[in-house]
Amino acid sequence: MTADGRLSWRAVRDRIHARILSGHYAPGDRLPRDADIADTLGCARSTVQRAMQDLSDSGIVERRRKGGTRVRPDPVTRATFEIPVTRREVEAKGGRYGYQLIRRALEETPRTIAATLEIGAPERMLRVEALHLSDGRPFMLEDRWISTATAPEILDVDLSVESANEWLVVNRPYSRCDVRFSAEAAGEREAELLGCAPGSALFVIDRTTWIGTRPITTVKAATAPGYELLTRTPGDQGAM
Amino acid sequence: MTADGRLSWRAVRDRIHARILSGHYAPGDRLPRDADIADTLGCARSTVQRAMQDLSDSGIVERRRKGGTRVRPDPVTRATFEIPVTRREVEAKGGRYGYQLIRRALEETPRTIAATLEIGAPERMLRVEALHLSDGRPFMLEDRWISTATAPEILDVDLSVESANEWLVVNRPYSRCDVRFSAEAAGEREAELLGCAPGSALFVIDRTTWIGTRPITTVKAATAPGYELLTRTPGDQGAM
DNA sequence: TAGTGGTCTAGACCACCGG
DNA sequence: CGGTGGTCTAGACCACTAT
Repeated sequence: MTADGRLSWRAVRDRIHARILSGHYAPGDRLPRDADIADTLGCARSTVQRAMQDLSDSGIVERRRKGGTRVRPDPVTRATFEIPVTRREVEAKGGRYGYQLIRRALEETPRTIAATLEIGAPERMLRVEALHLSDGRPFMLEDRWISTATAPEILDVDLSVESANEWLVVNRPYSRCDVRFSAEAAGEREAELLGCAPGSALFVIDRTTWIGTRPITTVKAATAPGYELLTRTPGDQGAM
Repeated sequence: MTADGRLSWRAVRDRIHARILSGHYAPGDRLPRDADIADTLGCARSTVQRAMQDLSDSGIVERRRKGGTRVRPDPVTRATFEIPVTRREVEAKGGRYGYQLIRRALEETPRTIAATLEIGAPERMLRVEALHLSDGRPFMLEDRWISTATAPEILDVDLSVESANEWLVVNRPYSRCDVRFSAEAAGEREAELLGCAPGSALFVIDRTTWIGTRPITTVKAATAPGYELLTRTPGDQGAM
């Protein structure tokens, strides 16, 4: 509710949501038209529209022109995660950030990497391996390929000082990003670098970014044992 | 653009985004007021507002009353994942779904579970262990606690036929959901049930749901080796 | 306190798609 | 083709917060 007696779109949303939760509208049911809901509640149609859009974004209802609005018959859990720059992530967890360059080389991408980056043929790119530390202990090991065609300046960056992660995030904003989570057993090399036993279960984040259709970078980040990723809740302004 | 010469909010968004990508507006920079952008582009302020809201939701800009709109100085990757009902997930991957109840018992929750569910004291709840199968092979092992106070009807459900996962999703929509991803080594028991070697790296999804402040269920789902979770992209209507 | 984003309204027209 | 959601506009007022 706003200060006067008008309904806010959040109030409308909550009201409709409550009716769904209570079973008044069951999965698969069709809801009244926006205009009718607006009339019933005594607010503008655009207010209902906003509320509905939020419910739709949350995966609670499905909306189709002419088909109307239906309670989603097959609910899904929709969760949003935030992956900050690694330095910030370490600091946010109360650690002192450290960084260590392990390897830097120009190499031809394997076919798998070329496919991931959606380029037709393998290409010579900058490959960077680096370790992020928290309080001096290994936190995350990244194995990265950077397109020197898309980001040639990276060749002049002293990656022993500034991480590619940080440089790219500031200097090569992306327009598209694919993320993949998985679990993987630590290999010999990873185990040694991450300071854990070989075979330890590692949480792995694969990320690939593009600017337009041009690939920027793809990185496999293996986190030290114990890493967790939580849904973003604080503030939650993003519920919209 | 709409059919006539008017700018759509997406067009406005892309235009502003392009200026950020090109470095015209750098991280930390303040953008013009919505009203000025509207004047410049020749559209209504609310159109700019919509565009800005999308950029804000995507974590690209930050907006504050009086403070104006700024390019987020510290970009984050924001990724949304969808976790469907397990049966649907198996089927979507082209598998034949199977299900097997392993254990069903009334037990007192350990303190950790009580804390997760945000209830003050341990409580007697229904504990269910079950295995989801894909083409007859183990796909996901779930260990679940269900509040019999919030969902007493679950006691009458034949969980050897219908999975708690499915029943709850249809009969107990939630108003809040916490999700946590992690990697974990398979224990003896898990390994046997999932048909993998002990110590295998498993992708684990912890989920807890509430209706209002009342806990519904908390579940730890350990997936068979090889499981991956991808950002939801298709259609992408949810970019908003 | 003044400036900026946030929201509501009322009305119009468009785009999509189910019957 | 007709019904429904999607979007744009123009204007008003509110809410937050930087200065």
